[in-house]
Amino acid sequence: MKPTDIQTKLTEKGLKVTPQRMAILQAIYSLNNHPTADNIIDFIRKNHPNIATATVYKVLDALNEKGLIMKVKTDKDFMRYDAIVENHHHLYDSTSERIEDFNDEELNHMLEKYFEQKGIPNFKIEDIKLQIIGKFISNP
Amino acid sequence: MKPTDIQTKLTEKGLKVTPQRMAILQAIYSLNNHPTADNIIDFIRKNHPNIATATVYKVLDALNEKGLIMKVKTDKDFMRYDAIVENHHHLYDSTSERIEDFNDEELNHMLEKYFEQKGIPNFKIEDIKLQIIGKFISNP
DNA sequence: TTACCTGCAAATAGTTTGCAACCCT
DNA sequence: AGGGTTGCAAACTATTTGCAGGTAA
Repeated sequence: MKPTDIQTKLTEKGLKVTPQRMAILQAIYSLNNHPTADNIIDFIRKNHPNIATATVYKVLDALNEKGLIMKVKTDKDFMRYDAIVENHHHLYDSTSERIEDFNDEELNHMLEKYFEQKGIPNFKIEDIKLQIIGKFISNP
Repeated sequence: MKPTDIQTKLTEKGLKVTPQRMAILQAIYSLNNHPTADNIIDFIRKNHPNIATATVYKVLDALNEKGLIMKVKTDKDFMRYDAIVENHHHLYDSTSERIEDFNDEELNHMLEKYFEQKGIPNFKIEDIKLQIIGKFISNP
């Protein structure tokens, strides 16, 4: 992701372009596996040692609010952040902290059709997210 | 749920039967909508004013560990507890704190068949949970 | 200019821990 | 009797808040 692209994204959402916001957004694009706030802070401080913890949280909230990133809640006690904001599912490793995004249009379509037909009594569905728990298998 | 049934459940899991544990388990069965630790503490203190907060958390952990209850993580900052331990999905109200259990064998079967056939590369599925977000509609 | 941002330090709040006393089995 | 449990207070920790000074537009 180029700096100019990040600038554009911020501007489009009506957020002022600051070095902190640039660095944080760049960090989330660079780090994989859904970084925690701590991961992001560590990453940024390498090149930007004076950034305050509270600033990172404030920026993350702002970015989340504007839909530039997504918060992902885990079973552990911290948020993780995802640069992919399109609706998608998650694969959770049952033995490690690894999380991967999972997209499957066919699945979405199947679920949509299923609930369209069957519905849920007294409930209007807005969104369906799958948490798929299992084990990642390293290929040989 | 009768006290003797609760006793049996505790004993079966190798947990000593104490008044605190009885009260906590009874509270979770009585309270609906997936109570928080706080909800449980308030409920119990009516008849059991001296129970310590830490005890409640310790008991909840023990019950969760033994599979008598289930922890449910929400987007907000606290755990909620569920007396239903069988695998099931959750309906989340997008505007309130309401959560309901959702069971659908046909759906489970459809998902099982779908992934059995399609699979996910480098991933062995162990469990699938749906978070269905939307709005509860009060019937007229 | 000025409304929005940042940094710092202190606060928050749900949950956990250490340990002595207690009490089920 | 004795090991699991409880109660209390203090600790923990991720995240938030208040506010003074800074900075992007």
